[in-house]
Amino acid sequence: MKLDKQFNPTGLDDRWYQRWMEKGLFDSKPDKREPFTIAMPPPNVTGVLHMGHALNNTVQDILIRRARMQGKNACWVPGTDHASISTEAKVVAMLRERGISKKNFSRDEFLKYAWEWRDKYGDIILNQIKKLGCSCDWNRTTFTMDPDYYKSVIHVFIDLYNKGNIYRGVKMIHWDPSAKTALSDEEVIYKEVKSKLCFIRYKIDVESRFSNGDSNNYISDVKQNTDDDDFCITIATIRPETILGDTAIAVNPNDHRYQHLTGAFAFVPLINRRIPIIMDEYVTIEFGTGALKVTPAHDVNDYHLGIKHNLEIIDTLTEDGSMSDAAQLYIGEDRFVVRKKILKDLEAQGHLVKIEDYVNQIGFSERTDAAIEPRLSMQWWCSMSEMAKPALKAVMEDEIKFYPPKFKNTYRHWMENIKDWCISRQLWWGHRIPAWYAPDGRFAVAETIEQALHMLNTRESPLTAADLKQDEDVLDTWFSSWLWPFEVFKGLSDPGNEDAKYYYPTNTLVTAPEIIFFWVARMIMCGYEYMKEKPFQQVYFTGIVRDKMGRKMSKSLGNSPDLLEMIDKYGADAVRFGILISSPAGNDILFDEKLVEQGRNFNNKIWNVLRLIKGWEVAENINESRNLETRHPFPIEWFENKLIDRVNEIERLFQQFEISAALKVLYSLIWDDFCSWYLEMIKPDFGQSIDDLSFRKTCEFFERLMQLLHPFMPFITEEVYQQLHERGEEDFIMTSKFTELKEGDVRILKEGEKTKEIITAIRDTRNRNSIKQKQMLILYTTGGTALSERMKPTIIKLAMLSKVEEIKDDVENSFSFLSGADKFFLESPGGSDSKIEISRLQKDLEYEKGFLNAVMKKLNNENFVSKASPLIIEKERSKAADAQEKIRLIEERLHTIEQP
RNA sequence: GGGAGCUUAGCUCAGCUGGUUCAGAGCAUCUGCCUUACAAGCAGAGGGUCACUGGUUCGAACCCAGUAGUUCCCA
Repeated sequence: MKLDKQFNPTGLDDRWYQRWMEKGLFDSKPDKREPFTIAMPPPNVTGVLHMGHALNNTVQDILIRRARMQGKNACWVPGTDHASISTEAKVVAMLRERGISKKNFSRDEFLKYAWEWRDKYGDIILNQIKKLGCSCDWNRTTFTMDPDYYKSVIHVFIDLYNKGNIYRGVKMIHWDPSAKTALSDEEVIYKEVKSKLCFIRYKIDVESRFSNGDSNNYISDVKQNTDDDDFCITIATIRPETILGDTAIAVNPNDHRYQHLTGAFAFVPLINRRIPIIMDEYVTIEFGTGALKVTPAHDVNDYHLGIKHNLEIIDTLTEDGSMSDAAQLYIGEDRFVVRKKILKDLEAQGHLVKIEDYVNQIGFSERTDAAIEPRLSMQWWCSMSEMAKPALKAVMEDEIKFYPPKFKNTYRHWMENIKDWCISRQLWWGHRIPAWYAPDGRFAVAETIEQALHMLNTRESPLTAADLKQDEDVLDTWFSSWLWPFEVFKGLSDPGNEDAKYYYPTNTLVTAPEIIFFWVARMIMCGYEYMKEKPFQQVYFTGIVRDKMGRKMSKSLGNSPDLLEMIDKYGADAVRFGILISSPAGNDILFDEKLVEQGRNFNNKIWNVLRLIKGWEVAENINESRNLETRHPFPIEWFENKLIDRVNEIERLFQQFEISAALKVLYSLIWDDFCSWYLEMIKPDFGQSIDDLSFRKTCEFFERLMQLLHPFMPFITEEVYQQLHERGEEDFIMTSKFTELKEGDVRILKEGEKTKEIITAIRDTRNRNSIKQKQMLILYTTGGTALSERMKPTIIKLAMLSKVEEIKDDVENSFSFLSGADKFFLESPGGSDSKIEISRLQKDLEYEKGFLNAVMKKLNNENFVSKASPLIIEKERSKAADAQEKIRLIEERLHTIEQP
């Protein structure tokens, strides 16, 4: 079959993926082999493939494929999470498009639509992951709302409740007015926003001050220290609409400006509510006017002040962020509209002093991007401090290893200051909280309504099931995903089953540092709590994917390239290459489509090796004398050792999770060492056939290289593997095993480097002197050099020499060069220009002298000789000797040329 | 406000336990090649005060302190 000159990935990816699937090569069952397990971080069921997924899953696939080829039982479990907030938002949007409002539905009806949505769109992301070539065991695909999984989540909730770790309480939470639900601390993203700092004047209740005595000086004090004769106090706020919920003004007791106001009262503008002026050191004297309005219902700090000073709490907002009845004014209008309106009204009534520009941080919902409202509400909480202890220890003591380790710090900091976790969400899509309420307000947490009834039913207040109402809320999605590493094997729903025993703990978690708290920390806690064992051995944190301008790739910026389009255009292998080559461990990756092009070019290079090898005619008659040789020809022996050396390096890099660096090594091994050097060394001349040994060895090397590359670029390597030889039905590179390599020989590697150096020097000499690369020349060398007999044929071939000749004296009319301390002369066909050579030699001489000088300085330094290690001193001595020899040779040469 | 990191070639980054395997790679640039595997290619070359200032040391890109710039995390 004739192969195209250029590699074309079209159709190839799907064809091999199909074959692998048909043969069940991704599947894993427990057996006697060592397991290697990864639980895929489940993407949102609403998700579409973006660069983050691509990076993450490519890394996992590399680890899995490599483990499989190392003979381990590789198992990669895929799946999706139900993503409460975003899925519910999508379903609501879908219904709205059909002209239906969520309000018109019962919970059950809504859930029916939600499941419909998930069945229709839920697999999109998984199918996209398949396009990348990921070798997951798809039979094990798990969803966080699968029946067993659901059961386990509920079980964990009940168990933690019974242990006293879960409780119900009113606290200030982050409220998403768009999704109308509570959020955890981790789901809030703080952004810098340009705001207006408004200075607003509150009237002081003069009467109240009189009643507190000390009245003589009061009025004059007020006149001196407040804004005007109306006895006012001015506060600064960026949220003027919340003044309707003010229940105090606070000032710092150390603030001399306000000390006279101890015990006084003020009136909230527009509604004239009378509120106390309180003293608290919390207030920053320097900020604004030093007077702070206190709105306990709408600010966390104010809330705490409110508790401390026993203030009234007036909630002026509704769940959708509009003004409530309690606000008295603007009822039903959105808070941002009111912010503008109230300023006008305040101004009209003379309360507005001034407005300044101000930049501050505001929280936004991670899912809906709505501005978060701090809100007091009754929620379910999970107390974390106890569970955090073993989880912290495990990471600090490297029971679970973090790569890169710098994330240990971040982790420790969070774990040591861990706060209780708000786990309830005011949504329908998710795991419904298993709490039942009796009409009298008592409640029970139980698996079923029957159990709850049993717990609540008493002689004093007899109840039936119809009297009980289940909690309307569902659990935070992360409350289900923290079970992921064991529950994908039904470790909790079917305790002690074969899979869980065999695969748990999993080996490696590959994830983004952004979710170290959301997910990684919680999985570790949950693993120890329920499996009494860590969930994974190592965590590898990938970088954040950025565009080439350094901006984080995001949907809102629209700077994420269309991956599927790119896979279509360049092939999955090239995309995988492009993503990986630019992602050093733990650092951010700056993605550029150019890198995918580089990957495509690499594919093409490999493809052309295949074309070259397949185009060779192999000499039938094996040279008998070769069998007697104990050593193979130089190129073969050199590359064999190069391969061993590089494989060891790749192994070392993998152990450090330096996957990108490993790919670079492999790229260079294939392109530079194998293609540019080795193949050129053994390539037969045009029209000639290749000897049998070289052919066999070359095929063997190529196959090994393809094996090494397979985890990174699965498709082209499988294609090449299959084309290189006839293969059996069950023979795939994917399931082939890496073969053990014997000890390497360092000496031959040095000879290889020497060979390259001499060849490059000759090519460079030709270039500099405008001699065609193809013109055959003689190379002269003085005897006793490092140039061994075995290297000669290779040098003659690649440097286009007619022969290498040993000489004693310098050669007239030639170009000389040094390689190490060896002197070479290249025949000059048109005579040589001694001026050019002299100036070059003088430059070299200068450099060598400077170098020798630096070394001698060290050696003449008594401190160096007495304090440095003998090994270092010995090294310096040999450097000096080396340089001296070079200087001698150069001077000798100069002497020869300069003589007329 | 608290914490962590980063700053090395035009760009993106390596550089381990301080010493010539120490200043490196890829891309980009320049020069010469359409040489029957590959122009998505081949052969070569140039390019850096290792952010700045001090300190430790016989010796610093590397260790320490400070300064500047920058990014991320937390509140």
